[in-house]
Amino acid sequence: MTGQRADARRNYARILAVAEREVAAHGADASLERIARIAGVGSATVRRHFPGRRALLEAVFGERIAALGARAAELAEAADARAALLEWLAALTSYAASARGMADALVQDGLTDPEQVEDCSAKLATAVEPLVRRAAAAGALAADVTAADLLTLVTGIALATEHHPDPAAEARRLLDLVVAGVSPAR
Amino acid sequence: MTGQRADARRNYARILAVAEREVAAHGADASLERIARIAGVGSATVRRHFPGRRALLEAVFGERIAALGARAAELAEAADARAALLEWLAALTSYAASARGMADALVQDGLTDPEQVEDCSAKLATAVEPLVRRAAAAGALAADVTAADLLTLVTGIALATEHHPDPAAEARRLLDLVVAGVSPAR
DNA sequence: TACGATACGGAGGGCCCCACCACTTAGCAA
DNA sequence: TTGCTAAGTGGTGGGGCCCTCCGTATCGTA
Repeated sequence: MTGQRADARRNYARILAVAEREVAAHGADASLERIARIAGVGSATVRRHFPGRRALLEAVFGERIAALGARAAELAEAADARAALLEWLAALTSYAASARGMADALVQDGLTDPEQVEDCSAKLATAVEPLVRRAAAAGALAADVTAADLLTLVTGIALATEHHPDPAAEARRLLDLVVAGVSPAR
Repeated sequence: MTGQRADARRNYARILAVAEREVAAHGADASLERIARIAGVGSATVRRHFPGRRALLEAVFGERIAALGARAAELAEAADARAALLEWLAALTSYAASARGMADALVQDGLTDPEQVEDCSAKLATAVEPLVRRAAAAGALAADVTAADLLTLVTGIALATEHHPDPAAEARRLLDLVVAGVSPAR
């Protein structure tokens, strides 16, 4: 990062700022060309800084992912392990459902090789992992439920509710269903 | 349908056959142009028969959706209301997870106006509706769970598992989780 | 057989992604 | 301050896709 030239850093920042707006407006398949146009740079410059759409999405959502990671770290010390996990899941759901394109970003990088540490879903998985373990240890979670399972479920909910009139509300509703279990027998 | 010219019907059938293969191979965003090329017709002909990608997907998945509807009708008379519903959900999940593009087709037509009877998800919703009602009446389902909720969940699962190594297995696993509820307390 | 309606498909415009390449400029060293 | 050089830039062209228009071929019928 520091090794970059000043203009490169400036362009990076500008492109990223525009990309955030565009992705918010048009979802994961925002036009890279359009982003370049708005940012006032050539399209080649965009793809130099972000080779491929994935890279751009990861950059766009990077901060928020980091914030979710921090939240997880906080919650790892909460008294109630189950409540902590559920709160984090709710936070993730809320964000994934409202931030257009994030769910796509998550689902797309499922393929990437495990080396890819920049991977969004890998970061999130690492973040929840402790919460999941603690909840499982406390007997508040079925033993065979993994962090990846939970992320996949939340991602799926976000994807499926994306076209609803009020995605966030609907996603929240479904998350509650999933958590409570469909069956009323408890 | 009968009012169509013979060549029109022939082309329709050819296009649909090619479309099935292409969608299976490339998912919901298969190239319409490519389909036209393979079918040996002009691209305009494809969009004459199927105005928009949605229409084509609905045609592609129409038969299968009908089959699921029939299965629902059978299960509506099963002895165990809860088991019947779960079995149908499993069937839907299995198909949605293995048939590339179907989940997209379902999620996309959430927007369409209620008039649109050709709507895939509407058809499925109508099909499960009785199963859901019966299960709810038997106390085997939380009262506020709707047919649409269940469809959305299954769709989400299918979407989120699409890029996994074994989508069908993973989807099935997640469906079980959802059904059982994440929490072990029962 | 001849005619009218119906269906066809090619051409062209717009947008997009991607790769290449000649030019500019920032930053360093003399 | 002045040059030098590598890093960075953006324009351009190729390929694809989606979509619309419109002249033409074909079907079904009188």
